[in-house]
Amino acid sequence: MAWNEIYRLVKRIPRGRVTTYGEIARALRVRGGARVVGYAMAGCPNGQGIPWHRVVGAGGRLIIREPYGSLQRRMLGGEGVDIPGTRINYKRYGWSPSRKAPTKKKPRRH
DNA sequence: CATCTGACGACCG
DNA sequence: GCGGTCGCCAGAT
Repeated sequence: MAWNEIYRLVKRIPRGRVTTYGEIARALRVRGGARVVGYAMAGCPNGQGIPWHRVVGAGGRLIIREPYGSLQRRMLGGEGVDIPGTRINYKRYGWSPSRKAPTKKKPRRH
């Protein structure tokens, strides 16, 4: 499991929606689960258009600490995501990958 | 090699 | 709903 796959999936998150570390871990079958996904996000390169702020904890909880925590809030708010407290309405803004990471392989045409 | 830590998550009291 | 514990794995020391 390369972190590249994780970043690629994160890039597919629609604007104004969010997903969780766990969802990503399950969709990509990441060994180590959500923890490693979070680890990957923590080291995600900047300036590559990776919407890391759209990745939240299970149930839509905001878990990133300062200084990125407030930044994430601001970014999501700018996309129209309402954040009452320390939590996002995941039922409303949640987005499920529901598909594995786009493989570079040629699509098998049967 | 031993330990600790962390942008997680499920459980439990 | 909140805080503590444990399992998980990759890096750092």
